[in-house]
Amino acid sequence: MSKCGRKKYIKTNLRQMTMETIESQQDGSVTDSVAERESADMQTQTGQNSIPTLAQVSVAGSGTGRGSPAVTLVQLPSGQTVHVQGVIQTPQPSVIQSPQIQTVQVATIAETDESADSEGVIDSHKRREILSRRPSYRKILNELSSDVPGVPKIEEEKSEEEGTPPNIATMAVPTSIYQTSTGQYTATGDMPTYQIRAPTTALPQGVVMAASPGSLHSPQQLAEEATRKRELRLMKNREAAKECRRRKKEYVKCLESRVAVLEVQNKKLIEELETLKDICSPKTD
DNA sequence: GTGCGATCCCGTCACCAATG
DNA sequence: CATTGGTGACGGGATCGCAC
Repeated sequence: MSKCGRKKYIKTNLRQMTMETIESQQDGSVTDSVAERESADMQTQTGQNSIPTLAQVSVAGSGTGRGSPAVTLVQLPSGQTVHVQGVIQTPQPSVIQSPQIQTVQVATIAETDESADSEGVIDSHKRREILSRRPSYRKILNELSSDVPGVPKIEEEKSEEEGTPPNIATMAVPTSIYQTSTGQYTATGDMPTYQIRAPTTALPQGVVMAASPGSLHSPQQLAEEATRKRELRLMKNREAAKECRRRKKEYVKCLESRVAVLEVQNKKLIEELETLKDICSPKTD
């Protein structure tokens, strides 16, 4: 199978597999899912073949270098549920070491929906919507930040690059957010990148300066124009992918920071509870 | 030193939603 | 409706740590 054909095949089956996994979890049956048909392949590609559970998402788990179709609901203390998507990688697993991950309740979609069996059809549609198209990291992070003061907000445009977000500095995980191997995204901020990178790409200068489309007549000119458009599209997508990955990293770091903060809060509350218990309980000699 | 697995990073493709 | 931006997924190269 060709590369593209194979990708399409896997991707199509992957969505189906995810849905089947969820639905089979819900009714407790093990269906003849695509997971079986593709499991060998997907395991070699991703190292995982199912929706991540608590251990994987709550930063205690170890992700692989490759992605998995992770769609997981995270219930905030405020009661709102946000869905965590994509690969949850933990570059610094040692940061979160406490086994007490009690405040952040993470469950699979199926588990979350357990209490709403009566709305099965509607929920199924909702889940399919969630799986078919999930909000961007920016949106998710902004949802988080709107509920939780401690979570920094990813702003709409370049201002998000202005140095280390102030809220991050107060968190327990003071890691560098903008680290990349190339140093392209530093604390000094960056511009819309295809403006920066244009002179350095492989795009031939002569092609860049090609005549306007209205004056193209010969097949050679048309081909050059098509090539130029393709190069431009690739360049933009390249930069978009970089930006997307940077946001994803930031998003994951924010989640990790949030977990760390909540763990501290949780520990304090437990200690407080124990103290109150000691005070209230009668002494038995 | 070498082989190997794990992980990271990048470019690209495909797809979808938003937008003009 | 065509274009554009965002993102999941894939493949491949680079790097790292470890066992031998």
